Amino acid sequence: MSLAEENYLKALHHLIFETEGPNEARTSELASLLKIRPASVNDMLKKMKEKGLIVNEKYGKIKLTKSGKMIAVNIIRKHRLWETFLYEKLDFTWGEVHDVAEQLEHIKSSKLVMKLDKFLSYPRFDPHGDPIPNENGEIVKTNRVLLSSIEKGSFCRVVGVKDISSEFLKYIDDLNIRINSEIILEDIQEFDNTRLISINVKKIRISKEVSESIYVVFL
Amino acid sequence: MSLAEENYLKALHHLIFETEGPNEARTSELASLLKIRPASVNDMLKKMKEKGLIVNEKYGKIKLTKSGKMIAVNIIRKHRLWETFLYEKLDFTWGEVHDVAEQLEHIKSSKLVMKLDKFLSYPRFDPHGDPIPNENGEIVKTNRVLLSSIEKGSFCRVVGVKDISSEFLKYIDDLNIRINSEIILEDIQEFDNTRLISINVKKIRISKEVSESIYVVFL
DNA sequence: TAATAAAGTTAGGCATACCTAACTTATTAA
DNA sequence: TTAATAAGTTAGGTATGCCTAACTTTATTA
Repeated sequence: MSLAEENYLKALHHLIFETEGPNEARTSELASLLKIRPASVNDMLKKMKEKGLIVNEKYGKIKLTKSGKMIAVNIIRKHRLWETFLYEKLDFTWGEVHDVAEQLEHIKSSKLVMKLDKFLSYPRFDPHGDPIPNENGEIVKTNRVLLSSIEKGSFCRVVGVKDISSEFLKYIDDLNIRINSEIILEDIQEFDNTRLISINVKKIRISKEVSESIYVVFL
Repeated sequence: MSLAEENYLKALHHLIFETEGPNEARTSELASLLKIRPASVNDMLKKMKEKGLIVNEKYGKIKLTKSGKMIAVNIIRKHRLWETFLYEKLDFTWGEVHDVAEQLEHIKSSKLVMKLDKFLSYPRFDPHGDPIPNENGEIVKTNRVLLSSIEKGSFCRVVGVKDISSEFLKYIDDLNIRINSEIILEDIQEFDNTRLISINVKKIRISKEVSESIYVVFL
């Protein structure tokens, strides 16, 4: 399995299973996600089809086969374990972990994954609140919802973020919004959809956009 | 810097600085170390020459430039830090660390190296007893010698091995020879050059070959 | 010192994973 | 329902990093 193929599989998994909307991927979506040209995607899809990693019909949508999905989930598992390691053990910040984990996820050693998992005490979520697939590729379903979707008066806890860009993470970190922060939604301003929230006794106002990128669970 | 180039630099550093004999490398040595054909080595040397990483004259020996050496030493530093991590934190055995570190050494993140070094409490030697270059690329000189070179009656401590193949490491592990084992050289058999050594109160006999692959310091 | 062997180089090829440009199919809007 | 636009495909090309085969230079030794 080449590095390029692994990145295609991960991108496909993201498009198919981790986004709202139709559970399928298309050439152009893949091209824009991987920042390459659709023609290049085509080349690779042909090879991956021959290897039995994907299924697609000419001009049609792209699906992962069982074996393709397994490999994709395994890479996601490694990515999230490494993120956890960087955050928990090496004191990386929320925003710094992603790019390095992007490299570490391609290290090939099943023993390493096993030992790392143990060393981290079998974590179930990464620092962004995303679930870590288990050894069999199973991903726990969470009941998390977007902060933007909850009603006035709700009491909830931050469990993750949707946007993992380091700018966004730095921004909410500056607002003192962290994993496990407890929040009361005090008010929603109808005019511009800003939210007034209580966090650590203080009240702050956040934009609709921020509330749409933070996952919470009800308390 | 590509993965292939990094491996060439590391191999060159090994041939030039980590072996006895002339401090130079030749096309065929590099080819056999990297398990590729001399013709391929030639292609790459041409590119590395243009990048200012090496110096060599047609049909002549190969040298590293200052910049080439710096990069090589940095890769060695990463390799040995990762080996230490795998051994100390993830409970890998002596023999298992090398192959995985061979992959991890190519991860690009200076912050990661810094943090890993700190996490490991700034180790000065890896699990095989090889010195870990510091941030400035300086490698401490040790006064270690081969077990084969010491005289009858000497009292010494194992500080490293010369052969890091997993078979050899497993073999001496089975003989209870470990890092920090203390040894008295009781006798050298003139007929076949086997050594009788005391280790952990017990006396065992080891071959000339084994004694030539173990580093010790005098006590 | 001349013949032989070993080491190094050059030329031409191949697979991977990208690219552009031209073309085909599918979708949408007039 | 056809014309325009968007999406997808094909053909041919490039850089990287390997290869084999043929050739040249250097080293060995008879």
